[in-house]
Amino acid sequence: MSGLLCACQFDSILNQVSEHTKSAKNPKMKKDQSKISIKDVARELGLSITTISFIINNKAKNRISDEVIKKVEDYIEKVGYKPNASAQSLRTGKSNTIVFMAEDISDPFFSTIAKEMEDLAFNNGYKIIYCSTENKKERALELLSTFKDRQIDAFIITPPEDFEDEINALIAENRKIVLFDRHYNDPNHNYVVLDNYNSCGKAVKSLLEEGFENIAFVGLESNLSPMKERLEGYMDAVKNNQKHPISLLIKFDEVKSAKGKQVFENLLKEHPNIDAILFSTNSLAITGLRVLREVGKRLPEDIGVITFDDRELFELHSPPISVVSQPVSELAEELIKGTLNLLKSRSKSPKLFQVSLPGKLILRKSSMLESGAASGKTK
Amino acid sequence: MSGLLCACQFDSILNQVSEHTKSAKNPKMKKDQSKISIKDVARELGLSITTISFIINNKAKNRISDEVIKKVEDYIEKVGYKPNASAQSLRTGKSNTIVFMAEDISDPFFSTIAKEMEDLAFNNGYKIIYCSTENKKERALELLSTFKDRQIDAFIITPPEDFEDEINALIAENRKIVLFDRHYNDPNHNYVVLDNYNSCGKAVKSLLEEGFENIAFVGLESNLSPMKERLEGYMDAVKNNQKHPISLLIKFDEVKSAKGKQVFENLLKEHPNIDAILFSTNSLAITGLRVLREVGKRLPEDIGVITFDDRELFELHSPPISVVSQPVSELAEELIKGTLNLLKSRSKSPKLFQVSLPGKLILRKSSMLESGAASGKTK
DNA sequence: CTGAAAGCGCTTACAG
DNA sequence: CTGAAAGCGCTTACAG
Repeated sequence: MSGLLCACQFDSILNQVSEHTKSAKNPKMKKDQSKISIKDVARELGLSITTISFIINNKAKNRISDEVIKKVEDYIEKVGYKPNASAQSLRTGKSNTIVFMAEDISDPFFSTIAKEMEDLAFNNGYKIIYCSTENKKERALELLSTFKDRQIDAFIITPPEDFEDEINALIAENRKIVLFDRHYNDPNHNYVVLDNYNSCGKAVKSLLEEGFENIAFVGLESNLSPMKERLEGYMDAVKNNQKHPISLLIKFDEVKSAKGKQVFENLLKEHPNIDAILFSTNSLAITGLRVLREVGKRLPEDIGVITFDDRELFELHSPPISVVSQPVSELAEELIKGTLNLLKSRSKSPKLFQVSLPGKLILRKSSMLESGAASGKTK
Repeated sequence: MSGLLCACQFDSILNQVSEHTKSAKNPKMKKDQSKISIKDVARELGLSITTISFIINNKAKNRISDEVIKKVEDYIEKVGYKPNASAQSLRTGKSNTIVFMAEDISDPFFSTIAKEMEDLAFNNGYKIIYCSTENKKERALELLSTFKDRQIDAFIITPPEDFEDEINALIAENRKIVLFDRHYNDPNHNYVVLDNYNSCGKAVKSLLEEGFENIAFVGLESNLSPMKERLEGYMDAVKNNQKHPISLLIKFDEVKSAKGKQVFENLLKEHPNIDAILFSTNSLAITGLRVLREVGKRLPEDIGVITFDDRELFELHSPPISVVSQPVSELAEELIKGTLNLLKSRSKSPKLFQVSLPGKLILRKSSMLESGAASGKTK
């Protein structure tokens, strides 16, 4: 079934949905018997809904007698009453919902972050809605526009390229915005990112210490801050050690294509002296490893390898691949902690936060020439 | 920072959140000037909100003059008015939101499904909220309880073990429920699953055709339907070919532990005649591949291997690992299509659907003894 | 062809 | 210590 065909089918389904469900509605909006409202609780206990509301919202202290509080709490517990979230949201303008716009929620890096954030947010009474921009500006705008009218309390955004103006517009609208993974070096933004520059420096330094001499960098052709910072970190580290930088930047769309493999092969041919490679993303590394296998290069004897982001794949590879691992749990914690702080702030311009966490270099066989070196050691 | 400590910190943050944001509220609930409501649109155009509402909801035909419709639509477009979703939700009892309770949203299988569903749902005006049960009943119950009061239109659930009663209770409450990945063979449930039984049969048959004789099965000790069906599929296929089944079932918690490796090693020792293994999940396979590497077994010469679920890891492994791949896109499509159909149905007991899709056997070197066989061929 | 009005389930300033 | 009432922004039966 083609994507296009499929979209049409769904469209037609949706149209039917609207009509049928609505015509099926009970004309008088009579209350669904199974659902119990604050009014029901009040009537049942002979109290006003005001009293019930105060108790639900923990505003009963010094207002309502302990006896009444106890009675109400017990009754609510017994009948399993839960306030209607839409009504609360309509009334207060809050929804206890945070939107996380990831680049791609099916990418293990983002899905792991998402899972950890979900846990932390949930324990604090917040829900998270995820979505994927696929690094496309239009897609991101579309998503923003649908979420804007949903009383979303805060947005955690992994912005696509050329999105700075949109971020500033959101901030101007008084939205609570936290950037993740990439940023614009703007002191008026909140963000949580990896220290890409120094992480790359560490990786280069480790390769040099192992005795590699001609370290190449394979990166993504992109304006996103991590891509630029990783390249800079590599460049400066190499130059500071009186080596010559060799870098190859591949277009995002070509990484997994034949073209991507092609340009990488060319790099190896044109620079036969390369004896180590630092891959800037894990998908670049996967393409690279494929090519290295095809052309018969042995790791690490012929070529040493370090890549970004740890994945099971790299540990199980023959030989295991060294990585710069991102501190996923810490990133998720900082994101949620920062976002909740933003939400708690009463001022129109809350304290900003900018967090940059160090990457962890995990050395495995692919970058270790010394035969005596222990596997899996960490710097 | 320990998980516990962290939870406490967050709790205290939350308390502050509630108090501050609320005391900061504008006492009169004066309208936020930046937000425009249906009333504003009506006033501005000299029309009633009724008229505006009909136009927004495409109920204007044969009611409102084309001229007025055009005027309203243009104005709405111009000022970027969007109806308040909470108010609509409160009024209609619908939220255009579907909850997807996965086992673990950071697992690539679930996150890929999630991404595809998100796309399809989004194109139909629905949002998806994801969450992870971690296969724990209490966790799943907790999640259900928080979502129950949020006007969620439908639940797509990957139920943990021993969850049948809860599912039936939800159905009794008239909730729209679709099971995914696992089911209870109950004709009153909606579900979308893999045809685990026949997928295993196909894998066994392929191994036999390649000349393997003593095929072992390594599975999870679990009551979840896929685990049971995969074991049965293996058992029947082996017996039908006059072979002896050898199966090892490992506890979920032990798969990634030393214990898991231990019991797998014992299996190899106790049955030195095993010449092929079918792994029932990819995490079992990963543990298995580690052990096979450690004990120096060559694939496929010493041991042939097929596992469930395709991952980049398996393709890049040396040698590449054969897999039973789940049709992720089709599963996501069936889930959303079925759920939307449920949502459109006006009857209290809509037509049920039970979908079981075939797995795709992708043969790679790990299960191919014939040297002439092409790599990556599909059955 | 169009509008006034009730009501969805809450929160909260105000009155007592 | 407690309650009556307004109002959040919509939808829709009903009246004209």
